[in-house]
Amino acid sequence: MTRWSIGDLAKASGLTVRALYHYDEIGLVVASERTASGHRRYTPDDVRRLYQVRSLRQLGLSLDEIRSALSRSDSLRPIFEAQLAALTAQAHQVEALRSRLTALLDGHTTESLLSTLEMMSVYESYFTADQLTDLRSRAAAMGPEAVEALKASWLELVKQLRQHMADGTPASDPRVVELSRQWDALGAKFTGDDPAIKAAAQRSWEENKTSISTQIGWPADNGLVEYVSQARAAR
Amino acid sequence: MTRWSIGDLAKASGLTVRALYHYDEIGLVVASERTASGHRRYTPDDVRRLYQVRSLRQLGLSLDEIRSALSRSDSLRPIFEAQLAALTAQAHQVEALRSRLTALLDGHTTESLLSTLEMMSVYESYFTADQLTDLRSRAAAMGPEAVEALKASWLELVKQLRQHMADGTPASDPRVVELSRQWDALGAKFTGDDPAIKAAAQRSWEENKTSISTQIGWPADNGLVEYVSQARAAR
DNA sequence: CTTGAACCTCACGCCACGGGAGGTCCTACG
DNA sequence: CGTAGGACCTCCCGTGGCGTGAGGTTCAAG
Repeated sequence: MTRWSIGDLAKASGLTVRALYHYDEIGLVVASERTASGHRRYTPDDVRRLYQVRSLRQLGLSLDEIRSALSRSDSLRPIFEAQLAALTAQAHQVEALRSRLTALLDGHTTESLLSTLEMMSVYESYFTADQLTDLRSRAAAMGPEAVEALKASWLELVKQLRQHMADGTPASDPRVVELSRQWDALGAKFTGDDPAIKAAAQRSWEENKTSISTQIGWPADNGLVEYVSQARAAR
Repeated sequence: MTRWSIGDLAKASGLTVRALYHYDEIGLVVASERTASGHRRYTPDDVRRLYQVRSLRQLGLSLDEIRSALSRSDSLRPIFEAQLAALTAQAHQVEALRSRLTALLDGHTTESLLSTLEMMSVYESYFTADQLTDLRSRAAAMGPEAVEALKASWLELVKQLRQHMADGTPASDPRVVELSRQWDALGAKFTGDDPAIKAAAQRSWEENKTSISTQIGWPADNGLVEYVSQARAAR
């Protein structure tokens, strides 16, 4: 038995018959021979190629990448390096999401979860409108992790401010004033230290406050923004 | 302007017009109103919902998950927790792939990259044939990270053995014998300490050696397996 | 009134297959 | 030698979250 049927090969390799059909269709692993009636016969070379493909798939490469990797063996190393870079980037993204979710779950009540998210989302939009490119490049310069760290700090701030609001702490209270200072400091990190950009962001914020946030009638968080404004005024 | 056109909303939210069409199509964010000619008019409530959707998307939730999350706000927390668990699992997978790729790039020549992978792939198949379920459960018990650690150790072993072969070190050399011992120890970790399973795995290995690996005529690694066999005999 | 931008619907493409329909072929058993 | 049932064949639709046209209508500014 020097030729393999598709079913036997599927069992031996742990792949499905359907996957082998697919590899055949796209020309990645083609059965070199057929029986008179059209059944696939895989030669030892075909089997070898399948195992190569399988091993590369386990590294997370796409079928197209595998195809070009197998076409010239000297392209393996750059492809691996690219894949490693992609995986590293993905690891950072996943870690960023994880930290955000952890911060959310850890610090916020069930009721405030959605409105907190919504507020962050709208707040982010204030800047993506006009200075979008500027902020994107700034975010790129800081690195995604730093951006996520900022967002996590922000979540913490919102949590504490909400707590003070719920407790009825006046906005002029030193603790609240301190939090409002941190709020502005965070905003400054987003907008950078350049006063011109800061002013533009502030203008953007004020304009949009009357366009978006009042339009959608923020239920609880409109109050929060007001609260921070009052605390800021108390400085 | 208390109603938003789709283009303005796209600009404000940073999403594309096509994405908004899609959300409308699947009923996730529907424009509550239309002009006489059929142009979408988004009400403030629609806008609010869009920002909620966008914020949940940024956490990596699927549109279906978002739909159910928004249908009952009390389902947010369990969904977040599930997402956190999924992200944690994904982080482990990515990390496992990264460590494998790093081990490969770090220790192997361009020529040996593919054959090393192929060998691992075939070797793995020896066990997935008959004792597949047994090994899968064992792998599950060890956890994916432990499995990846084993594979990384294996890569290191192969690297050193290949080096000795290239240097012409005889298989009876104590260093090579030691490596062969580690090779078997690694195999034992794969197959477990149960002698019965070990024997079965050994049989499987021997049988398949004559079926698969000789069939596909391993170019360089056939020699490596031989080399290890000789070193094992020298013990 | 005209033009160009914005908007509409319809529909195919992506990626790596899963799953099913409907038919042919192989193999072991009686 | 017949037959049953498993293995195999091709064709085609579905997945998720839109991107990217095609081809037509409508809006807003000049």
